[in-house]
Amino acid sequence: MEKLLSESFYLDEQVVDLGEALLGKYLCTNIDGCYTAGMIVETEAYRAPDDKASHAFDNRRTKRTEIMFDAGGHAYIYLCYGIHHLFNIVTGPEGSAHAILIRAIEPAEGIEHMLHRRKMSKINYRLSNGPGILTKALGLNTQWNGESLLKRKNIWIEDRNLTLSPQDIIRSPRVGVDYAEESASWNWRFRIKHNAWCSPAK
DNA sequence: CACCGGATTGGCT
DNA sequence: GCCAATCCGGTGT
Repeated sequence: MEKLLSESFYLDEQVVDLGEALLGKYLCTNIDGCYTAGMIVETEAYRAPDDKASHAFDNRRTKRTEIMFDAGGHAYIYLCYGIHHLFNIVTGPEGSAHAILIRAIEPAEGIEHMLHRRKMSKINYRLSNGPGILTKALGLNTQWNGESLLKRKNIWIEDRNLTLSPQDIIRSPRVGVDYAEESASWNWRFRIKHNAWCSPAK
């Protein structure tokens, strides 16, 4: 059974717990007439206002971070290094700026569309094992920033009744946030143990 | 309005 | 393993 995640799931204030809870869920898109889906195998939590790695640290409200202050269940997509589009899930009630970065997915459906978008001919881990390339495989870019995830329209998340136990999850520091001082050491990166589709970063 | 640097990737040495 | 690619957000003048 594929159950669409409802708003109550995203409104949870505990973004770090949600980062773990999203492992094993399915990120689905229907973009340009192409249906694609993959299992979330790696995430990172970002929590304003105390997290120095968050774009919304100290509750900075700018044009870019505004969507993070909206209610949970929206997409936050931004351009990184001028090249890559990174997809986040906004969580928490309106006014709190929490988000979860999706860092890797295991392809499940619409693999032919993913291969085409990535200009690849055969499926392997490079199809979607990083935050900047899974968005390309799924057709996501900044055009979809702010999109609601609460309907099976363009972007949504499904619970397919996969249950993970705590020992199935690896917790470690987040990637690429060395500048974030004490926040850099927090174990807010989550991966499914033994899953071959996780990102290569340390 | 100029400058700095980034929640990354892939190609080349 | 190193490093260029490529652009814009955030900050300070």
